[in-house]
Amino acid sequence: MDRIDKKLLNLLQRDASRTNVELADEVGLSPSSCLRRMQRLTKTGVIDRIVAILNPAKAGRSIKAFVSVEMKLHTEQHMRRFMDIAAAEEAVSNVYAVTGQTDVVLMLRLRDMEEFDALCDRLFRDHSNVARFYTMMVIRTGKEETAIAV
Amino acid sequence: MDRIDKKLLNLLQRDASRTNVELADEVGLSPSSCLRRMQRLTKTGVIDRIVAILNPAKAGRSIKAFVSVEMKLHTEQHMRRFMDIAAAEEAVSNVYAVTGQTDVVLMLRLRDMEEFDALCDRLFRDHSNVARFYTMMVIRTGKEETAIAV
DNA sequence: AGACCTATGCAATTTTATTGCAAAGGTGGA
DNA sequence: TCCACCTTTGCAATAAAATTGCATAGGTCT
Repeated sequence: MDRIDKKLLNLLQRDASRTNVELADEVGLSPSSCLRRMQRLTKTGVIDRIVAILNPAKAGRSIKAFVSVEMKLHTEQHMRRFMDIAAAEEAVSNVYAVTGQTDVVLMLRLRDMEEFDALCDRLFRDHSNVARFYTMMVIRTGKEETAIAV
Repeated sequence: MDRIDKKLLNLLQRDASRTNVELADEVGLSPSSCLRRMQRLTKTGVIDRIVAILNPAKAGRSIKAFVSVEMKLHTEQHMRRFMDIAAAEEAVSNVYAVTGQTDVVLMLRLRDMEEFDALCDRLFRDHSNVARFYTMMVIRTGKEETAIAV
């Protein structure tokens, strides 16, 4: 993992649709060398996958929110059960077990507030193991990276 | 945005490295039609970009955390200033202004706890506008999608 | 029914990725 | 220092994939 690998990874994390010749040119290698590096980074798993990132608004899910959840029972079994149920929801994009005042953090991508209301019913109000939940609607986004600085 | 578009978007959000012929086959269209749909979805901005997703552990940033920050002063100017400073940090991958008990949520991707300590010094302890901050270290991830359900 | 617009599939063409191979660069040991 | 070994590189040929033109099919509105 030298300087060129890092440069390549940073380029690919911004835009993986560019041609190999362009990338090669930018990192200062021949196309074949550049391609082989990309293949190696993929084979060794540094590059996990190549994906399309959609525009949330145009894809119909422009409302973002975090919900921080405090559970009643904290056993492995109960935690896992709640996380699985949450993960099965379309509007739930991320689920994390966390340390601190609450136990689970959910990241939501919502179509509208009706969807949020219905989701709350299913996940929090009907769910006997939730003690309390705190909703944080996202007002503004200052930085939103899929990229990892290498 | 018909059923085929949605299918195509879901496929591309999982794996955008597949060939057009494969995708065409899967959605039940000819390669040229499939490609034209992808071009249209890109041109209209539904597809924002194509990126490489790295394996956080192999890229050297395996520790994830949320920090929920309560500000002292909530004017537009002060909020924006703090968010900009946070966004400039390599370890800060996402910055959100939110409603609720706190004002800003940061998502961190850390190399190690030393990096976290140094970051706290710069962002929270040295920063006069931070009233209080709550750290939530991610223990376990139950779902982590870059995808948006369409 | 007819005009019009868009989406489709095929096949030709262009562009891009991939591979073989010889040479260059780097590393560790005698 | 020199040599054997392994990896990376660049070039050029080859293979694969994307892209385009065009005629046709499907839908919609009048």
